[in-house]
Amino acid sequence: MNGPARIFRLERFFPYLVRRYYRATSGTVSRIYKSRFGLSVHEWRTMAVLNDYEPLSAKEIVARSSMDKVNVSRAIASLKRDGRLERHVDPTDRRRALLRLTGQGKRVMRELVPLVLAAEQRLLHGLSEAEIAQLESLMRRVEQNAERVLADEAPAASDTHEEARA
Amino acid sequence: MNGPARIFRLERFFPYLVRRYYRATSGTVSRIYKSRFGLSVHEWRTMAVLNDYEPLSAKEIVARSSMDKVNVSRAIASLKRDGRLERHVDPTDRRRALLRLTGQGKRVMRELVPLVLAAEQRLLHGLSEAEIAQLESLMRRVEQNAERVLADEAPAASDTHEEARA
DNA sequence: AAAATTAAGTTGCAAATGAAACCAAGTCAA
DNA sequence: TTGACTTGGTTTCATTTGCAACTTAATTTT
Repeated sequence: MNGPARIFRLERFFPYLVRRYYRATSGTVSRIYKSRFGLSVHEWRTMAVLNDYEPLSAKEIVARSSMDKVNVSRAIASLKRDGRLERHVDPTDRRRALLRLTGQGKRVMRELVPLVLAAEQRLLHGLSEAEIAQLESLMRRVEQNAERVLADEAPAASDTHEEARA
Repeated sequence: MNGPARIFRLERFFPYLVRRYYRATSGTVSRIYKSRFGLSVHEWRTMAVLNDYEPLSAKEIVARSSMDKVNVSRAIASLKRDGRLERHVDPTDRRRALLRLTGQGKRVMRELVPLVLAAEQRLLHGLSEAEIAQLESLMRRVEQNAERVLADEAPAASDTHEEARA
């Protein structure tokens, strides 16, 4: 952490530490769904959300996954093309799509879920339950600070919008 | 955290929490150097490293910033084009470039550093020194787990390589 | 001394992504 | 009833990024 002298050093800069942490952790998971099923991160997250709740609209997927609607739209299109997701127009509002996984999509998730859970376990290996709870709690507080900062300086900014920088 | 029943829920999946955390925190910093100077994250990090040590080779920048060499190469090219960095061939090894910030590059950093440090402070607002130390420590441990996992399964993988998935 | 290999960095190409514009459908005010 | 506005989602275009191949230079092996 940069001290009161406020000397800047990249290797002590908190957002940089977060980025390295994120890069390392995400790599352990993304390689699984990418190598096994050629899934992008947005496709994986879309399927993960639909695995829990169905049917959902694209907007609901956006809300439950913190992804940008453009990325959700593209993920839906490619998952549909690959036969992993089916799409029906909502008769009560024909702008809206009702989305659910196909049988094939569900089989993919049945195979992937144990693998990604095992990867998660390896990430957290050696940490006690208390430490994990502490880490998640501290991350949440920082995230809330960040959202407050982003909201203060850009009133129109959607909080589901994604950025990939630090 | 997913419990012993191993039910998968995206909103409880640790890599997903890390990704949201990362997105939020990085957004608060990247907008600063992007809006002020049109800098990409790779350009910013390249400048940040050169601000501390100079001259450096591209390879040394790669090592000190955890960026991929292709991205460093591109950042160097565009910073040079914008007059913020200068590049000299190392006479002892003409494959190698010796890189340093120009006067203009240093002025950019003089303006940016207080701003990004202030952003960092806002991210960590409300956390005690002990909590920040605890958060960084726990992040480091998880990152080490991740690197171990990545190293076990891909012996040829470079640990400086970047990925942006979860 | 010459060939093979390794190193430092760059470039090409395809895919992914971000920003903005667009379209069809639904709602609301006049 | 009609026009204006909002909503849900898609598409376009430009930029960024990842992967692999390439180039030049240095070192190592034969």
